[in-house]
Amino acid sequence: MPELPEVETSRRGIAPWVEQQVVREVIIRDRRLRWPIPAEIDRNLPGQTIRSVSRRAKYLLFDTAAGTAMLHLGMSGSVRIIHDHEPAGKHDHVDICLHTGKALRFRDPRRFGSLLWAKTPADHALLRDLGPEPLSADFDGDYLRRESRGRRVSIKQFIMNAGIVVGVGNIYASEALFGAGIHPKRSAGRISAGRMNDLSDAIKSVLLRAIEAGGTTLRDFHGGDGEPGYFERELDVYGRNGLPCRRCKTPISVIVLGQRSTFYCRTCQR
DNA sequence: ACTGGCACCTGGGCGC
DNA sequence: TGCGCCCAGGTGCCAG
Repeated sequence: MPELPEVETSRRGIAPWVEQQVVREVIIRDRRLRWPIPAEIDRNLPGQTIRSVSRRAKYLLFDTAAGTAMLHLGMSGSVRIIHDHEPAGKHDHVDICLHTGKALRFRDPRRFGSLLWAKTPADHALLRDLGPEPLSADFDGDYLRRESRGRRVSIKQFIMNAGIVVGVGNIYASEALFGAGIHPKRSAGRISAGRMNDLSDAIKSVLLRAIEAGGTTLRDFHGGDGEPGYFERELDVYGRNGLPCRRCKTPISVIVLGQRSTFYCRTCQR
């Protein structure tokens, strides 16, 4: 479920409770995530100080002197801070208990998430080949133009490809393309440099606005403090099929692209 | 090297 | 109330 803004909101929510704190115990109730939780997690984490909670793409990285725990929320994962010994629900798979008497609890009904261990996360196979962060300076229209040369995939699938740019999921792909006035099915390689500038600006803008709003909530995302986000009120096209375009009143269309629902305005996007 | 399609898993909402 | 069906925000891996 969570896209980049939700992951970043979670990071900001939990960091004050977790950073510089010592791990007392790791409780793993179910190792069966996308990949089984490796024994290094419960072997290495206890006794370690969590020096920082950072984010790369949609991974939360818990840095310690022994190595880094990498947590991905998948489609339905969430983290929150609890008091020790709060009763665990059916899908509360992991608690990272701290010396403070608080714990970081990971819940993931669909179990598409993952919790892995890496000595040097930047070299990890899952992180190594990722594209730039969308909010960084090296992500811009020139970069998109360069990378898209000769590519025939739809622009929507192109910007959702983590090897090109990370953190653009299904919701914000539709939103950013609306912002840039680009039809989601247009071939990536056939978009002008100027429109690629518009697109990189639109991606940055929609992600920043969502982070400021505390992340979109469609179903069960909760911020680190347990408060739901509220960006869904500001969505222009996602989930609005048949409703009037906010710009021109044309009913919003929905198509399927790469097995994902894709929303756009057939008048505003070309 | 790209591309499209499938898979993993559970739960919620809907129509009957 | 229950059942079957469809849908869901991610992403690694496979064959062509």
